Amino acid sequence: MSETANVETANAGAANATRPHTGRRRNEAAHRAILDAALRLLAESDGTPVTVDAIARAAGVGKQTVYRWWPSKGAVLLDALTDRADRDVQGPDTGDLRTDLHAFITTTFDAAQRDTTASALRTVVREAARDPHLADLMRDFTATRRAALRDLLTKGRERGELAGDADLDLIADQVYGVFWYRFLLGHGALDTDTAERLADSLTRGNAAR
Amino acid sequence: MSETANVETANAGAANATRPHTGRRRNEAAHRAILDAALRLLAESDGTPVTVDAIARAAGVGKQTVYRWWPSKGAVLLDALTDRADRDVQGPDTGDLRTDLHAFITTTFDAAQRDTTASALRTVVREAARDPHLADLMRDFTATRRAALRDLLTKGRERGELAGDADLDLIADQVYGVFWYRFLLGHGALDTDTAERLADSLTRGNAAR
DNA sequence: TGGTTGTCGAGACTGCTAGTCTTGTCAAGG
DNA sequence: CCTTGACAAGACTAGCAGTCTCGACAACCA
Repeated sequence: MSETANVETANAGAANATRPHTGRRRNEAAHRAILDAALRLLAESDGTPVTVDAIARAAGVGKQTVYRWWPSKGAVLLDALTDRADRDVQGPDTGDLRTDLHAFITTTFDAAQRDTTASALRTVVREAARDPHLADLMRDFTATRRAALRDLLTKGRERGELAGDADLDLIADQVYGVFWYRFLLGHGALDTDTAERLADSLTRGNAAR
Repeated sequence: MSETANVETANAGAANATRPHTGRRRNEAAHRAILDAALRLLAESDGTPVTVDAIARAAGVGKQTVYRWWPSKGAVLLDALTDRADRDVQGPDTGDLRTDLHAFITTTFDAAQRDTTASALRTVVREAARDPHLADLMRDFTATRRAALRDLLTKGRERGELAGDADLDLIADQVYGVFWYRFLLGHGALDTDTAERLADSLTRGNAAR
């Protein structure tokens, strides 16, 4: 039963044209209520794991309805999170790598620290540590953003702002490594200042000689 | 009942001198058997969480005995791990920052990837994501190694190999950020080559101008 | 020697959660 | 009106952390 994967087909009868649909239609309102409730609980979570029962109750919905739309708790949580996250991960492109990098890093830092997002993101990561399926979804999610950063770096290298043999993957990993490390441990700031120093250090450290 | 915290006092009667000891003594063999069993299960774990029941059974020990020595499952796992980990985290000191940094990073990478350690470490991190107490223990554990790295950087800065206003914490976070990021996601290598590039990039990126 | 104390292995038990199954209801069609 | 399938509610299963109980036994003391 993988019909839960493409939620979009449920909004209209379009995809059902092949077979004369029978039975009651899925309730889109329930779908939204679950997503909203999940996001709210994620945001309010004080570290306590968010339970499916709690989500269903908060959404005024039966637990089975949750599992009718998503295959696992993790899928619900990630969907709730990405539902709100802007999909536009277009990196800036001013023609100056240091500037673009600074802008990109700042955007990343800020996005993760928006009030509701931060707690939710932490909770999802915690869940992903136990749920391989959710971990996969997380990897997909982050890969998109990672690709945008790679683009930025590639363009910079083509302009000669980075050494021809610069290890772009390692640079990207330093950015995301610092981000996740500080985000999860919370021992260091993720502010514009840090972003600037990081962009500066990476640009200078990998410049053409 | 926090007597389980200082396990060391149980190895001899020394600490018991203050009070005329009564009752049967704790069995050090059981202690070791638990640690060994935990480490074995951690190493063999294919991602499945290691249960206390399994540890106790593998050690031929009652579950209560486990909880007599350690306050939580996480504590057992971390103890099993650090028991084997070398405590000597003395950074090298050749007088050249780039060289020292490379050596330090390589050592870190290698230590984490020793056969039994890698799987065990990953499992402990997974558990730490849910268990705040274990997360604390992990922080303590990593702080020691982090301090050694800070030392290295401070010495380098004093020698003028880094800019006076270089952000040493950020540099340390770049090292450990990349390490954990790649270690946990497994998408990139943690080899000597990477260590060299990283050391080089960090040294050049934060050199005095 | 016999009493006291505290550990031992074994395993029952509680409490919590993910995920499934059941039941009775209701809406959308044929 | 009858079939189909979503719906809310909630019982149920299975797995695990951590606690509690039990009878056995070891170390020490009087």
